[in-house]
Amino acid sequence: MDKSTIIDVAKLANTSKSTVSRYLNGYKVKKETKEALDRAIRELNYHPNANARRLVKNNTQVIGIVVDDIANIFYADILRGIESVLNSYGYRCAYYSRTSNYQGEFGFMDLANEGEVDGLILVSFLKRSQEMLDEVKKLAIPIVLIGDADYDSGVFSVDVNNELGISELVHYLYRIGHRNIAYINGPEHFSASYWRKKGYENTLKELGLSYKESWIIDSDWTKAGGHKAMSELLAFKDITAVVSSNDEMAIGALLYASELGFHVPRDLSIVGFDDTEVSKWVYPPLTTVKQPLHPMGEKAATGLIAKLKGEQDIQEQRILIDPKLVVRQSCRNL
Amino acid sequence: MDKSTIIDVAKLANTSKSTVSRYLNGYKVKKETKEALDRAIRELNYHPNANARRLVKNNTQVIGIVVDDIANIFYADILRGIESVLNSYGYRCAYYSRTSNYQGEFGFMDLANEGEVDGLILVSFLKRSQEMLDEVKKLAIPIVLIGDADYDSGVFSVDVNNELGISELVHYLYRIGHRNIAYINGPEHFSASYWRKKGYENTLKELGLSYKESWIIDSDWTKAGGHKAMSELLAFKDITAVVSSNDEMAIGALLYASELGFHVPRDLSIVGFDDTEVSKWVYPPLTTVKQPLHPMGEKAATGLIAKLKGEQDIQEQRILIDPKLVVRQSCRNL
DNA sequence: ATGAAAGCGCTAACAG
DNA sequence: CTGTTAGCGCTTTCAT
Repeated sequence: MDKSTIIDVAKLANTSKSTVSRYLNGYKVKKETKEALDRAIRELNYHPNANARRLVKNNTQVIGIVVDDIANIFYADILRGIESVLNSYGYRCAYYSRTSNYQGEFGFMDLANEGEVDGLILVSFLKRSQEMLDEVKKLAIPIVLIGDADYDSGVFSVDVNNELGISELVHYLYRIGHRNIAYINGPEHFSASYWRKKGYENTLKELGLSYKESWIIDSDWTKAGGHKAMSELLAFKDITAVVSSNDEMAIGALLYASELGFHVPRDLSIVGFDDTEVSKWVYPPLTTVKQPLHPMGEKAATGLIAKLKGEQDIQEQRILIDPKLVVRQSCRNL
Repeated sequence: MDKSTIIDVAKLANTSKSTVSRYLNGYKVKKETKEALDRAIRELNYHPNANARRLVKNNTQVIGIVVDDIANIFYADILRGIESVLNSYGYRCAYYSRTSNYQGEFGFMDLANEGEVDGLILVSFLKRSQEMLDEVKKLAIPIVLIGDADYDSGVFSVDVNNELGISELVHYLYRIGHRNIAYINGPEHFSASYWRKKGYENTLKELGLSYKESWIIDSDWTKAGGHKAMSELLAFKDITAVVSSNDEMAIGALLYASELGFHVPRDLSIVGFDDTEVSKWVYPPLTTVKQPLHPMGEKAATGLIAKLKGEQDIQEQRILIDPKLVVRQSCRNL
């Protein structure tokens, strides 16, 4: 049995395909035709062909969400934020994983140019090249970015205010008496690493604290990395607190300190960044900074909707959302 | 500037749209036409319209992967397994989240019926209703399932052998001298809960161990749940080991025991299931069972490819892959 | 190697 | 409220 079309339905219901089409799209038809149509549709097990409809309407009602690695979504709540607003406007979300895309950084371009989606949200926390940003501006459909465009990119983007987050952490440590504060840095190819480190350095200066290059350890976001970083930091006896630029490394650091018999926070204070789920389960529960993930997703989606509607006043702006300090028990009041 | 079509390209290159189409699809054209075509395509910034092509070719070269919740992917490596084989056959993957789908359990049906994808992989560890399974069999395109179809469903499905996994855990505990073994159960609406519990009960009987209803605590997969379950279990003084049906709850249990001053594994042995990343980072590192996630994804994708090719010998079978015991330090040799 | 023409399944004027 | 008609942008015979 071949798939049935709108014409088959029309014939069986003794009417024309225009009427079928109208009925399917919510227009009024005479009661008898409606009944005949319903019967025909059921009998033929008819389903409209999305590709034909998309061709003529020149839209799809689906938004593409491109993520770095579908199997490694750190910031899941961003996606929930996106879905919640996009769905409320009648759009569906289709997710695509960049890792799978042999074409590299530009692999999603086809999606945008070939009419597979009506709009695109690119979610990535890797640094974006200016070259790629330029390409984005040329695309045929509206696009917004989540994860910072380091530059004044001219593309609508939203991110957490990384610099502010670290700054609050350092201020907090300062308030409770810490003066010698070390830092564990994230990998260079992440935009967040740049801004968080900047937050650390600037806040130190602002507070008039001594600034030592050797107290900054470059690492890789992982527990293993934080573990190792801490082993280097423990050589410096005057350090009383460590700011880790994410929770994972903070936990690795915590673990290393414990293994060596140091008690956190008695002997050493440690803070992280992200407020991941585990951060409240480690011992001691980690003081950190909560990323506004859901709002980030919402803001991005809202911006995209505005573009889709062709609103003129939606500028290509860079939106930074403030994170929130979460005080738990990994710091000692000196 | 309107989007250019294949006709614009043809005109500019002084040829016909058939020739453009052929060229785009890899057929040979005269050298001069090729050059003219390349020039025209670049000049017009031409991109083929995927919807038009899909309409006439009646396929899309994309496979839909439907997951329960895109923002909560426990079993990420399954997706990597899927992508690796699907990509090698020239298919792209598009992911859809069922949570977002107000239409509930049947929300993905449109994808299958309206020609948006060529095939579907449904990834879910929730119990599936027979009703839904029946619907699946009627769909217009090939479908495979990941996560068990409890019944003899008549649909190609792959899952880990949950029963065997728990059985190996219990056997291991038995070998190192444990006789009084409690169990923390997962929530009822997950297929895995049923099979794992069955593995616990059957292995106990098989080994001639005493079986007590009160040593089985129903919980919810979460750390908090495991935490609470352990608080109930600690009332039974003769228990020497606890099998948790997943790692999360095992870690919650571990934490509770520690908080009460019990030392694991000296005072109590605990094992989990999954081999999640954290399980090797908790103290003590958790003995558990490793799910063959990547292979599960590969098997499912391979099955789908076979169906897509119309291979007759690909039966609608239920494939169960064996998990692997991972011994770490959360158990004491009695 | 190329062009003409038909058609994929649907929507949207237009005329009634 | 309904039918007729003309496309949407592309692929694919069938000729040449």
